[in-house]
Amino acid sequence: MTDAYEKHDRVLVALDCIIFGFDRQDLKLLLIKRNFEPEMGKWSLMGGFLRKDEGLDDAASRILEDLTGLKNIYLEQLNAFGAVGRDPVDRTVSVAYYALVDIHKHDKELVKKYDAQWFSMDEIPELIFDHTEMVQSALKRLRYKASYQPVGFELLPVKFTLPELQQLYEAIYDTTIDKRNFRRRILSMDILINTGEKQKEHSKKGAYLYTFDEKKYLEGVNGGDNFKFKSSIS
Amino acid sequence: MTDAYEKHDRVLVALDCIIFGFDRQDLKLLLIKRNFEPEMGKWSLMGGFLRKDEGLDDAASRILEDLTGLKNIYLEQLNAFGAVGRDPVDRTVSVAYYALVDIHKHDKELVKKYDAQWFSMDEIPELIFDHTEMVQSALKRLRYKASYQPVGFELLPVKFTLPELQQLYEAIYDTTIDKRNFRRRILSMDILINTGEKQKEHSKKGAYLYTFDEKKYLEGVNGGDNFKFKSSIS
DNA sequence: GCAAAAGTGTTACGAATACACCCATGA
DNA sequence: TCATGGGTGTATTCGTAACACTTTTGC
Repeated sequence: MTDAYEKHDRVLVALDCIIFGFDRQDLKLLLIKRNFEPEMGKWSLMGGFLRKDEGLDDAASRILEDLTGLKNIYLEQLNAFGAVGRDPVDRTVSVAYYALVDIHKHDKELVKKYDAQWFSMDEIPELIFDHTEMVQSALKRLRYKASYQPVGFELLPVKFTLPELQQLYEAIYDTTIDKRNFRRRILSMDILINTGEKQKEHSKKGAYLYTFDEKKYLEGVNGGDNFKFKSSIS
Repeated sequence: MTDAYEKHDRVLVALDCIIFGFDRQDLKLLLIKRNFEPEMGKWSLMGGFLRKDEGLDDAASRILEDLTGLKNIYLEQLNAFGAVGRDPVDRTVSVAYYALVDIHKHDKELVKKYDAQWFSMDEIPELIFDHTEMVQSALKRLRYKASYQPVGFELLPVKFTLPELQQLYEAIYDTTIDKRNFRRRILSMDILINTGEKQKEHSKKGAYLYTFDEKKYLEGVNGGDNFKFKSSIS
């Protein structure tokens, strides 16, 4: 430990983004078709390399923006992946981030340029390197996050119906939820505002459009981080 | 993205270990006194640099062993820390790991060699760089982990009493727990075996010594990772 | 016999689940 | 008028939290 820093190995640090979206039906992932070797033509997460003069979070934002054209997106670090052979070309450590985006807002030209495509979670193709593991980890984290914080704000358009919000949660957890219980729980959180308008595209009766009460929503997001000792130790 | 890898920046990847121990009273952290610049003489987490030919987890184990002499210790990655100026000497990305060790088992010679010392959580000194942030993050993670998995096995000696185990949880959560509720919950997990022996050092009546039922303990550790949608969204 | 820590059960409250019918409307 | 999806309430179960006294034994 008395070595000068100069003696130590330097490695490439990559960033990979697991980009989640929701099309009012399925939870989806944005993947790109790799246009360079190795593994050219295979599907991959959007990634890039860390530059010396930028922080990890900044680099992840940059890479996300490169593909989607979107700024100020919800982005959270997952983990570093650093097995020796994970990238066959060179020793790289990859830091994975997951992003929640409104699927309708991304820049379709950029996505085309990268040969990118949205995939439903149950149709994810084989991915390069350890990207499948990263996706699994991201889904787990998203489920965890959604279990103690509201997540709709990032994934839904400004106005949405309760059946749509329920569909989002059902997609995240790949399950079905009782309508009455869902509505009671969501509404009791007191973060939704009924706009009074109705969405009539999907039903004859029409469903009320809601928006998030941004202030209360953020309180919910910022709190809820304290774990107590409870018997859910299991 | 069509660049050859060669064009990209290479950076130092460091590893820092947040080492938790428990002395039957307080939750403690093992820190070293830095014997090189910058910040020589200040307290720091045990750290080191990633070598090209080893994985991240391996590097963290190596660094942990360097300080404690211990192998096969519970070690889990927290996060990568990568703000630009976090190490004033050079651009480094640090991957933080936290470890749970039996405080009585470490190699005291090694610890002396590194000028290391155990600190109670409420007496942690000022740390270099972003190490304080890493410690906070580790404590949060430990609390989270302990909320859905048993953690005593890694932090306690083979035989321990229920009051000691309770003291451990109270230390982790910095709170008090009702004795009757605690015992009921822990015992209902069905992972403890009463050895029949009594510990008489701390009381006249004596408390039963328990051991973990390793098989059932590991089932508990490996499960409990599925998050459901519940109203704890808050 | 008394101080000190170990050990033991019951009640009450709140959250989660299960469950079935009416409503509004366009075709 | 009927098919479709939207909207609503109640009863039960289960987990969590609150709470006080008895037991053992070394001094």
